[in-house]
Amino acid sequence: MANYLKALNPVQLKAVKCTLGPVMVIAGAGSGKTRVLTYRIAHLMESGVDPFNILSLTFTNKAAKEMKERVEKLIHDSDAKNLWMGTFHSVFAKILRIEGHRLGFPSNFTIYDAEDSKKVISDVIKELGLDKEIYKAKNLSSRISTYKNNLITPKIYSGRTELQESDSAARIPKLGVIYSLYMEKCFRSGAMDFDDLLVKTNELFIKFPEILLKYQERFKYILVDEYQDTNHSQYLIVKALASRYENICVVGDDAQSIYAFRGANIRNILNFQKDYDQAKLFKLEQNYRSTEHIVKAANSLIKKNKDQLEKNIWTSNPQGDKIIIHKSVSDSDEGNYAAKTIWEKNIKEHIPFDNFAILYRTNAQSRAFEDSLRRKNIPYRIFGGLSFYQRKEVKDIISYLRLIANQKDDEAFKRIINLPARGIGETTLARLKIAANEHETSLWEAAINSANWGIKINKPTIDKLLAFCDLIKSYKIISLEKNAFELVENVARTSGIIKFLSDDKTPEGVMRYENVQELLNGIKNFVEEQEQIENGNPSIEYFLEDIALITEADRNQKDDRPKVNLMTIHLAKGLEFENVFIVGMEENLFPSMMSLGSRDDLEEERRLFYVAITRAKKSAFLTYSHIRYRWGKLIDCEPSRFLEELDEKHLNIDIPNYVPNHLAHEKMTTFNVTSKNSKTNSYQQKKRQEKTSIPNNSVKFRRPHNLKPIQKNHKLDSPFNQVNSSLVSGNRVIHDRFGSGTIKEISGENMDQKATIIFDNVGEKKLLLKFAKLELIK
DNA sequence: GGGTCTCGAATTTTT
DNA sequence: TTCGAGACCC
Repeated sequence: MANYLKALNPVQLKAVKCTLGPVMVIAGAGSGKTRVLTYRIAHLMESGVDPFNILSLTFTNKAAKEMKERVEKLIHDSDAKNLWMGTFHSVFAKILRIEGHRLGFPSNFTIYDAEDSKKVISDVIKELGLDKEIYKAKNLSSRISTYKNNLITPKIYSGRTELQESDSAARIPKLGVIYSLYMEKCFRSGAMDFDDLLVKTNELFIKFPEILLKYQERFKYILVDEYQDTNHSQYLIVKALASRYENICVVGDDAQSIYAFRGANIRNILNFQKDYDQAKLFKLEQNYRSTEHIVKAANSLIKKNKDQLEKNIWTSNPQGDKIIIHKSVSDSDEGNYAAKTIWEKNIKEHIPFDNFAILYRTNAQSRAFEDSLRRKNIPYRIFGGLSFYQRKEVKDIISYLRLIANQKDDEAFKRIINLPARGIGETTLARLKIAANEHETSLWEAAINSANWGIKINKPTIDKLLAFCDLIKSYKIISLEKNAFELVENVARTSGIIKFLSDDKTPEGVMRYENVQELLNGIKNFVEEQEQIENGNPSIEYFLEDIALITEADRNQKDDRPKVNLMTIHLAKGLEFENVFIVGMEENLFPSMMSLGSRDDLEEERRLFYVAITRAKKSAFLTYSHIRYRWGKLIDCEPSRFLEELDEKHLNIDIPNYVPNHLAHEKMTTFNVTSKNSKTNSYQQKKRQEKTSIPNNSVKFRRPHNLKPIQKNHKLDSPFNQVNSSLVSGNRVIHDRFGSGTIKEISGENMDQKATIIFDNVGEKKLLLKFAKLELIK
């Protein structure tokens, strides 16, 4: 047996050595899935398979890159460079660049991101004269995406009355028309959206069997990671490619399927054995990642799901600490709890900051944690949210590059035609659009021909349009001989866009300018990287492809300082951390309000929670809050049902005291605004203690649901309707952020009561009493 | 045609 | 609270 194979356990070894025929590996969380994949590839190569014939599809580019490096290390073979490894989208985008001309797409087609798609749809809605309040671009775009993922083209749609009826019932009977116009516009712009990369690949394989055969011969061995997250469209591509040799190995875990909302079909993994009746099944059930308490708690949760493959995840790791459940008063209190716990563990136990992760359901939750961490000077890194490449100023520059690469790219054209201002406004653009539609072509063509097509645009404006086109053409010429960085530097300098940005001296403007500088540096790095590798491609086209398909998880920040990791649970998939905070464990937040309607959705939320818990190696903290600031309003929260579903044996419930429901209001009030009139009670003291120490042994056990929420829809009962504190002007108060100060004036009533305070250090501030935690100094 | 201001909606997750 | 779209004024 080859030496490297000794590092595997018996099941892993079997899965690695079974190289011929269809194989499915069900890999529980932390069971060495990546290890099996990399060793399997290494083993294939050792057995004489040409890496050229291996295709490995992963979920993120980062996973692909890491896997490649690990394979190279295992077999010390630079041939590993010939492996095809990447996400579905990146691999098939590459193939479409080569073969797409058969479908009428240029090799330099643009990849539209979600924002571009939505804008195209908005345009279509406008052109059709439909009400955008009913036809919401976002809703339509996700519906169209669902159809695409199921390979329902506009043509198929027009033959499926049940789909049309369902859309009519949803008050959007024109969806079919919108869908087909949308496709047409993308086609005219030489653009594909994310879904098209898969749809068009399918189309290519169906229409051109000889092309399919070419790639079947090329990819004799296929591996698919995270198979539970594949959608129908991806499933068909894999099936088509594998149908000749059937050397297909899929790896996944049905319990970690969390992308159904994006079209992922859990049936793909559940039905694999039906698709391939010769399929061998291997189950990796030993968890090497987490402590026993964590593994067992996670098992107790996922048991509640109905639809799943049978498996028994176990570990021989130490028992470890119980999972801590913590209740906070408010979202900012929750932030403080996390920051404080992390800080203490760092100081007392010397646990580096990057061993911590704070995982949340929605991006909007990150704010409270950012604030708390910043206040404690704890370095953190935030993943997701608005990605770098989605920022306006960055996208503007990129739009120049896109238009240089593909002049038909209408979305890029619209973005930059008047940026910086060239005196080409809405009216001109609207006329160009009409002309482009009449001639069934792109805005660029319309602009080039603006003088000839009898468009109602006056001479000076036509000159401006032509000057713009000439500018882009001149860049195009530069791009043929220079690399991406030289080009973008030239563009930034001569287009006037840098001047436009640097003229803005507001803090936001400076930030924008810096982002553009960062983009330029990024392109420089890209070019240098490409020049170092054999067959590198430093062209602008390749750079654009690289960033179009980049995912949040892929952006690696070169920063040596250990930092706390903040991200959504979705982004955390595939990662692991010593200590994990799972925050916002509340009904309507996690599980999300949108998921309560159906059993399937709720099961997906439960799997999401399962993913979250199984990220933790050593300790997990689950927190929920009594009240939360959401949609600009304070709302009362109820602990998540998922907390009750965990086996209590593995929990350490850190809830200071049980507050009878009918007293809760009063206590909230006293906690929120402390004045000399408020009585100090035991609850308050408990809360104070909680703020200064972390209870390390279990407080008397209370199930979280004992803490009933403050009743909703009783506005008058809400403590925040009665901020009748006794504060008067002249009082000295302390604010936890601004320090001490003197009240100058109290204004407004009830909810809106405000205090104007002159703080000793930061000067005058006007604060809403319902938010400001003011403490009276006697 | 261009810039500024006000108002209203948004928050479930993302290749 | 924050962002974008549309109205309004120059």
